[in-house]
Formats: sequence, C-alpha cells, structure tokens
Amino acid sequence: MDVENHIKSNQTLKLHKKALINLLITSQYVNDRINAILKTFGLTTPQFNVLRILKGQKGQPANLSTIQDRMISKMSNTTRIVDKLIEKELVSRQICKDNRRKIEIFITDNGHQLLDQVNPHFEKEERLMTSQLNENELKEFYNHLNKIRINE
Amino acid sequence: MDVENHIKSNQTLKLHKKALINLLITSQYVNDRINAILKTFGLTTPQFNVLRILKGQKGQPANLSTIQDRMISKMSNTTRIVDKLIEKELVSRQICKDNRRKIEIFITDNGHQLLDQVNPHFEKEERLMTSQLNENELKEFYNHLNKIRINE
DNA sequence: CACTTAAATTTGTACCAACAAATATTGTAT
DNA sequence: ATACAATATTTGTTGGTACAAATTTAAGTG
Repeated sequence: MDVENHIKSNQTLKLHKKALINLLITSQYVNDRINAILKTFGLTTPQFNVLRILKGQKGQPANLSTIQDRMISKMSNTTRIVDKLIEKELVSRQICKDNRRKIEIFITDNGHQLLDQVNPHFEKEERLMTSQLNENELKEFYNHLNKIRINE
Repeated sequence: MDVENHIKSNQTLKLHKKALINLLITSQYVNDRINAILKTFGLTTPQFNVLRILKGQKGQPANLSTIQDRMISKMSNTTRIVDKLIEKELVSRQICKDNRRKIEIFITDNGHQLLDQVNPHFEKEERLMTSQLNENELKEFYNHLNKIRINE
C-alpha cells in the first residue's frame, strides 16, 4: 500500500517525507509480524531479545548493563523485563560474588527449550519479509539505512 | 555504526537479518530524534500526529475513527491521546449533533499556534535525516520498504 | 414498539519506554 | 578511616500500545 493511502493523506508529500513515513510504517509492520509469532509462545519482543542475548552468552552469565548494551532499543528497564522472565522460569538471577553491585542473569533449560521452539518460526518470518529483495537490493537497502543514521 | 556493532553481536549475521535489524534500529533512531524535538514543546509523537491530522481537516472536525485511520501506527487508544491534548487545551471535543455515538474533535487556536512553532524544527530535522540520500536513492529506498510490506 | 444487531467510543489490564530519583556497593583521595 | 565520587541496579511516575470487554447510542426487523 502506498504511504499516502496508508495515512489517508489528501496532499502530495515530498519524497523525503514519504520515505521517512514509510520507514516508520514498515518498521511497525515488521514489529507486528514478530509480535504475532512471539505472542503464540507467550513472549513479548523485549523478552525474546533478552533470551537471545543470554543464549548468545553460551553459558556465561550476563549482568543487566551487558544485556542493555545489546538490546536493539536501548531502554532503561531491563530489570522489569528480567522480572517477567524469572516469573516464567526462563531465566534465573544471582548476585555476582566478585562485585555485589552486579547481578548475574542466566538462561534456564526452560528458556533454551522455548527459544528452540520459537526460532524456526521466527527465522521463517524473517526470510518471508525479505523474500522480495535480492542480495543486491538488500545491500542497497542496508546502505540507505546507514545513511539516515549518519549523524549517530 | 554497523549493525553487528550496535547490538554487539559476536557472530556474522546473514544480510537479510542485518537488513531487518538495521530497519528496526534506524526507525528507533528516527523516532528518538523526533521525540527529542517534540519534547521541547511538551508533546509526544502520537499527540503531535493527532494535532497534524486535525490541522489537515482544515476547519472540519474529525471523529475518533477518522483520526485512528490516519495515524501511522493504528493503535487502539485515540481516546486517551485526545484526553491529554484536551488537558493542554490544544484540542476540544464535542458530541456530534447528528450522531451522538460520534465525537467531534477540533484543533484549537492554541493547537494551531503550537503546530506552527513546531513545524519548522520538525521539517528541518526531516531534511537533515534524509540529506545523505539523493532523489534516486530515496526512490530506491522507498520501493525497498514497499517490498518488505508486500504481503500487507 | 420491543428486540436485536451494529457502530463509536470508553474503560480495564498487562506490558513496555523514557526519565528521574533512590539505593546499594565499590573505589579513591586525603 | 572518613568522605566523596563512580558504578550497578531498583523503584516511581507518566505516557503509550495491544487487546478484550463494557458502554452508549443508532439503526433495522418483526
């Protein structure tokens, strides 16, 4: 669907505006598709991301700052996301012996099992959403995105 | 910044994954920049969007369904966004005479004045964020986004 | 008119984000 | 050792999102 149609605009927008609006609409679309999958497993996107980060630790624990560093959206409340995961027994938390300010977070066996269930669906959806773009187009798209964040 | 670096991934990701993650990171970036501007005027993004939609009505009122239709993210709670704007006296609400189920929302003079103040800053930021892409690249970028939403 | 269905909005709940302030622990300087 | 700064996490508050259920009013049917 065209952007003007999507937001039901009655004026003709400049291309750079349309591109930015399309970026927001499309990321919303991607988020919605991902949410729909995760929801069937009782997970939210940030919860899933925390689990993936912990899995990436390969047995090593992570403290909250580390998790926060690796999140796509650097938000401030990893504590409360982890709380939810602990309720579901997907992760566990213990105070770091060396530095009692730090909290070590582990993924549990339950957590691993849930990830293994979710991942095939997740990756299928990722492939589907990018299936209309060939390698060259993906590369272009990637570079264009980088140019928007040029002043980051 | 590269995507792997951004999420501190230690594995090499496939291009289609990197592109999708970059999409989410970049839309987050755009949202953050926009929020930063609106915040100095005491507005949130959805509040600003509702104001813009009402301005686009050119004197005509809008009901809640209309506003919702034109929002970038079609969320369910226009009522509460409008409540915030009424508190700030940027919009007013009155029950439609013809159909008392419908609520007519108007932008106030205050609302217009605030929009006139915000818009130059907003448009400057839009131009800045797209300044590294020429017209042809913007067109490509726009088309690539559409291809991701192909199954919409 | 009574009854049912549909439309438009409101309300409730659970979760997340942004921000600021509070708390707890460690490190450092004198 | 005491005071102070830095680090890591937690907590409180406001605003937003998604979803479902409730409410209100309008419209249609016998």
